[in-house]
Amino acid sequence: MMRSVPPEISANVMRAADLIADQGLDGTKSEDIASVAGISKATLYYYFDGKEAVLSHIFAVLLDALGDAVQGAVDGPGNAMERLHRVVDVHLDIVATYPKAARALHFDLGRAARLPEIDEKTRASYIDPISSLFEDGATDGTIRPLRQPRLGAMALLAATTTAAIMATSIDGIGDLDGVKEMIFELVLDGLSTT
Amino acid sequence: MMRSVPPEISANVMRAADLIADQGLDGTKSEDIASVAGISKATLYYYFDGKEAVLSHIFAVLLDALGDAVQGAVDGPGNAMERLHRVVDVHLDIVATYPKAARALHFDLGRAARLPEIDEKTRASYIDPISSLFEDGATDGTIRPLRQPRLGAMALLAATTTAAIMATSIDGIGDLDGVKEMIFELVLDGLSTT
Amino acid sequence: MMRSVPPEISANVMRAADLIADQGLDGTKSEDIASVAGISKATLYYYFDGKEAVLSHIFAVLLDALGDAVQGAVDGPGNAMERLHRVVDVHLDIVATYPKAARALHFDLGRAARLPEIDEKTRASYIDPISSLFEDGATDGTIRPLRQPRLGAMALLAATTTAAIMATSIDGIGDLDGVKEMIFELVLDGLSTT
Amino acid sequence: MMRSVPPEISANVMRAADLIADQGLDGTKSEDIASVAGISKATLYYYFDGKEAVLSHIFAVLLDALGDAVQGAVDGPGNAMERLHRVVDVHLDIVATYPKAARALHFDLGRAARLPEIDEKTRASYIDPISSLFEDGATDGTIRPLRQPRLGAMALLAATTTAAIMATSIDGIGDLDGVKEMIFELVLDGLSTT
DNA sequence: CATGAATGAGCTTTCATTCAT
DNA sequence: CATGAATGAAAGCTCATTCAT
Repeated sequence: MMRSVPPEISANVMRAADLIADQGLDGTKSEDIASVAGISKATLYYYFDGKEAVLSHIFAVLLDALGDAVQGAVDGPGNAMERLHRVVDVHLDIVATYPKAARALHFDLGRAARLPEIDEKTRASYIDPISSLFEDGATDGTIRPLRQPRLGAMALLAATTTAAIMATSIDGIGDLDGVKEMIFELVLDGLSTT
Repeated sequence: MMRSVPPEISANVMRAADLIADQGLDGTKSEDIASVAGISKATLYYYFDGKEAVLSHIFAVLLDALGDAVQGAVDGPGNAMERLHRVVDVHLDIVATYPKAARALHFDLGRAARLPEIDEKTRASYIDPISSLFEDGATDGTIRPLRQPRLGAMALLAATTTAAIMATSIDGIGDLDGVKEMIFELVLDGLSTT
Repeated sequence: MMRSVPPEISANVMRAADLIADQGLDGTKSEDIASVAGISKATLYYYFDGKEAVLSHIFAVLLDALGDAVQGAVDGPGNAMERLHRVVDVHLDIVATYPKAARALHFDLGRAARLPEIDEKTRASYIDPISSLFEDGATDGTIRPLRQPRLGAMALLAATTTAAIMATSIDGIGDLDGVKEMIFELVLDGLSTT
Repeated sequence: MMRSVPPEISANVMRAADLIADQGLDGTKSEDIASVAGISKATLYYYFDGKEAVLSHIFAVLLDALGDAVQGAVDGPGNAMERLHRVVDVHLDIVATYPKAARALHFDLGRAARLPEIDEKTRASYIDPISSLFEDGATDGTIRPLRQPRLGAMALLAATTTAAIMATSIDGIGDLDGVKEMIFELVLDGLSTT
């Protein structure tokens, strides 16, 4: 059974995210994960049920932060479109705060989908609230009604995350303002000039 | 050294895509890949340099088809926005034609990024031509100028692929028309009502 | 990286020498080596970098013992010829002490030559000191001067080892006295200047 | 069943000896053997029963030549010691004629011992006639009587071969005259009763 | 005669994982 | 709590070998 993870261990273990993002979980030995976390392999197993549980923990930390941020944005004042803007805003902030974990997740969506806890958290932290927000926007007239709001939420998640990840890995961290504008242009404002 | 793959073997090997998409490449035994391809494990290794080379081949087939389709759409008549619509159109067609390979790629972006040939093909088949198309649109005035067209191309690729994959796995194939409308609404037409 | 081998494991592993001498290293499964050593295959790999490292270790133990013995004989009292006699003496003792390892080495000289550590130890433990001894003998007049003392040392090593190995495998251990006489007759008396 | 090997194939296959001497038979792929022989892998199997049969053939050619040469030397005129000198002479000639095969044999004595045909040929071509020659020498008084003439023959074989091989690999071919003198000094003069 | 294509049969090696201390 | 030592369980990969052509 997995013990509750001490904050220090949890923080140390987040450092493994980059390793995993670069080599894949299967390409990363549990010894290497333990090593970057500054603990022994056996200690890793003392706190986690296995390699995959470590990754699940990393993803959970990320998605919990994302969920909190999105919730705050969605619950804030303003019409739906204004709140959607704020969602993209905080989403990018989260990627900037947890760049390694975000990369790890982005680059191994299949694994994430296979982890029930993560699958659920993705839904709860982003897909569900954004779907609702889309519907709110259809109601208050600030967002064009989408026939498939959940699919829209997924596409928005993908577009934003992809742009954020690629921007940080290509141009270096810090240029997320450019990404924000790009997402606004591409998605929110619409590309159409008409 | 990798031998040239006979067409029949190539086609058979594509059937392994689903297996790999579901379990990950590392979770899939080379024996299972050989099995669904109807050949022996040793024969698999006779034609491919390893498990990963099989996946690379699957991705390459997909991306070659995508590249051809995108090229056709981009080279066709019409203004940039009209051609961009057609790009999304053929993109979805390709996902519908190679649903398994598309899922495998979508769910293991990290692996794809680590395969030089695939990384290159992604660029050449989609990122490069769509970036150019964005710039063409800025010139002919049919697409809002993007400050980072390459990032925009990546985001569009991600949004479209994600939506298509999710649509086909959730609702079953056939509903890609709905995805098309969604992408048009979400991205191309813009969500903004102003 | 190879861990330092515990004495007990080291001793147990020496028992694999016969197996390897009879079947060749490639004809011997690592599982069999582990088995005669009384450890699991994985434990074998925990301490050794591979099958060949086990053989290298076996050879190293033998050559270290030979080196010590030869050193003792060479450093002892007496003129060069007397000390050469003692060298052959202790050499045969070593073969009698490690008959399996000696056979394994004798029957796979190619492998031994390909193992850098072993190649070096052969030189250091026998070729070098005996070459020097030959030269000492030329100086003190008790050994006929050899134009190529190193080659002579190699030939003496080969003759002695071959005779010892063949004697023990044909006639059974215990008849090394006969070998000693034979080597004295065949080689040493020939070298004698008296 | 092994077909009779055409002279050309036989000659070509001798070229594999060096490969095998350097890497060991197990370290040499049958494809590599076929390659240096200028034939296809399947053709190799058309003429030989397997990799080991190729090596057996190489050794057989060498030992047949050695046997003929030794026979000629032993059957020639002169007393036993004179004929023994000639044996060493022709022995070195054979090593000079088949340096690769000689190295391959020298470096894989275990394999040679495991090949019944080769074991037998070693006896017949060298051990037996030289043992007899030692006894002839004891009779005609030109060679010091050996208590174990067979062991002596083996030791002489080992000493001569080792010196010849090492001389050719270290100093380059051509210096076998030096080896000859060395062997004469080291061994034969010692045996001489004069 | 000669060989390209295909594979059966293993074996080495690797780790994730466990547990006594 | 923490870990060094040990291993069970796999699986990727290799190659000698076969055979239809």
